[in-house]
Amino acid sequence: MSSKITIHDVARQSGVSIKTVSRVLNREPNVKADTRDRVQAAVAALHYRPNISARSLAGSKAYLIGVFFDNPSPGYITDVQLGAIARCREEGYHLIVEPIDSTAADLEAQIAPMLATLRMDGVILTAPVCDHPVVLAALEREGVPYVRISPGGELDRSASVGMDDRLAAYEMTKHLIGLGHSDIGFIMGHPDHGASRARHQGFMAAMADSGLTVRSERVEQGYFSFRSGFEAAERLLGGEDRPTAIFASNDDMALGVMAVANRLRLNVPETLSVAGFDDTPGAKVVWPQLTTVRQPISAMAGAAADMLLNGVTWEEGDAPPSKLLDFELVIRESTGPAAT
Amino acid sequence: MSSKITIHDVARQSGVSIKTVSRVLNREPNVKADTRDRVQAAVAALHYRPNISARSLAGSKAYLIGVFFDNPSPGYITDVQLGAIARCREEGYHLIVEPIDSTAADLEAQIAPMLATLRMDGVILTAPVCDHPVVLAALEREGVPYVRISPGGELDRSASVGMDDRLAAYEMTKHLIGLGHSDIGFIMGHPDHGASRARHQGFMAAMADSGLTVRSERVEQGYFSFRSGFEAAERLLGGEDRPTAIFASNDDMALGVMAVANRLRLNVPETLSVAGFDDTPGAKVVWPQLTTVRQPISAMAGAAADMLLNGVTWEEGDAPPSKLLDFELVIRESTGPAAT
DNA sequence: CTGAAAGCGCTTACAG
DNA sequence: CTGAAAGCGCTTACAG
Repeated sequence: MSSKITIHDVARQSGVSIKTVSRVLNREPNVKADTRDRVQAAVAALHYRPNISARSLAGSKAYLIGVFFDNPSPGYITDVQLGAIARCREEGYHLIVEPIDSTAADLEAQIAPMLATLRMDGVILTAPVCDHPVVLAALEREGVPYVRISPGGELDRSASVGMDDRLAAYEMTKHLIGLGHSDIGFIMGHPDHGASRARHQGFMAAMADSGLTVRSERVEQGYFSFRSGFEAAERLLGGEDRPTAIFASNDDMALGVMAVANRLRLNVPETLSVAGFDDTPGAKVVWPQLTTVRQPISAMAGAAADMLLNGVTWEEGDAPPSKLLDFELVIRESTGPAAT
Repeated sequence: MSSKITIHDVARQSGVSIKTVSRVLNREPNVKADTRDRVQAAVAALHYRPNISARSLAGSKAYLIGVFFDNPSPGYITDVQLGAIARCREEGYHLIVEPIDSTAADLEAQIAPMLATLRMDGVILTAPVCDHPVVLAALEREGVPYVRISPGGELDRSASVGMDDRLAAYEMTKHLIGLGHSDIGFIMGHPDHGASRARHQGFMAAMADSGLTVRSERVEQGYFSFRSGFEAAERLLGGEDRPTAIFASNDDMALGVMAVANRLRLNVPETLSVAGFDDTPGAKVVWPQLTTVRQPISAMAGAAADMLLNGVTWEEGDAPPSKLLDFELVIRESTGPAAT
């Protein structure tokens, strides 16, 4: 055990009061340069680090940011965490991760106590938790600021960060159409994720704008999992009458499509083009590599943390701050000219 | 903002002192059943939750467990987190995640301040951070207990959790030999990960025990990444003289092997058998699905958290507690009889 | 079985 | 520009 150095040790060593040490630590103004230097020298010499518990008990900050998630893909979770932490570290904040079972009956009883004990400075919410009314209500009741990543609705309820999912899906669909595809299958995402609807809309709009009709049997419901993509693809590709391209609402499902294509000996992209969404690590692992949309996940999480650290506030009646980041189409080998 | 309920409110409501409330909260003995009930009723009625900062400042626990990691696969990180959190929640602890750049020159300066401010009750270490001397030294100097998952050495230095990587690799190799393979390629894992050596040893031992020799050009260095597996496979499969099976030290690299096989039009498993290690989500995503070793990652992390929560201590001179969990061979479609 | 006092290590509000 | 006092909400050590 290292003997614990406190603010009193620093004060003694530098010949000032603990209040002045506190001022230097918190970069408050009105400290003589000379005094500041002496205190900083003592801090360095003693390897002093303020105790986070004492700070948060006495003050108004906890130096803790939370991330709530429910079961999205590991790659997504990890990217969110890395993006948020990078920003938090610059300000001396730490990240608490809380997996949430959003289907639990006693969700309220799970969240509220945790919020009350921890008293975090802010929470970052990912889908589908970011659209869960019970979670949002609990956060608001406890007065914990939160920022949502890619929320599905109620944009005026909180600050948020996202990307234009609709436009990205629109452009990917246009890419396929540009390759000569006119009969394109679409696999929708999980209905609880707001992005699913936006991506579906983008697909439909691009088709309509190109004068193409979408037969209802070309659109399948998926759930963002490999398995759901696999099953949807079996339905889309099972018969003789099949599309020349499939656009899946995320990479995991697109990988399921590739697996079915392999099974049925349909060459990708010669016989079937496949496009995904997210650019997860898996997209580069399949052969041929997947054409997809790169979502700036880390950057979105970093922006969310940024809002929280700077205090997200907005005027009554104004719209809450909302940041839209750029996406990028990543054209790889899984999409090609339509077979004639 | 909800008005904050404190221990004083509970004491007043139930007609006892705050000390007695504290006793009930901490499940200390020597409280009359009737008193306990009254206090618990007040806690429930007021929705009281103890403030974690006050608790940790006054007491000896922080109610915080840390997880340190450096850049392993997202699936691995997520499994570790979920396993640790499940156990922590039962005891009212929370998880702080800290990505560590173990190649950073100022590692010491990154870790030490964090340990001093946070004063966590324990830290879970994953490879390669679990074998980094600077990290271990910092932890020991700050007096923070830690448990390592699958450490590569110095087993007498701390408590640890793991599985028998050597035996698992041995059994997988025996599986291949049992299918008639005698010319087997092996791709080693990242040299900084302790498990890499154990897996390599298991492979070599199984070959030797079966009277098979391993030509040096059949063993390639990998780094646990898809790319390193891809490149190693290009070397192993590039010429006319190639092995009939490849055993990669993890799934990501095995996926790289599959991609090369696809490129070279080598059918798996008819022409080439491929085996991996870890059973990551990706193992079920490729076609054919990957034969691999299931590593109980969540369970290992849960066991590590368990040790920390119960206080890992051991007698001077004794070996620290060490727990070995069971693995499982998962035989899927990527391995088959050797071509004759 | 229960409680009054002290104190954990900081920040806040105030005074000068 | 600086400091003395009070207090954040708990647990510890002690007394009865």
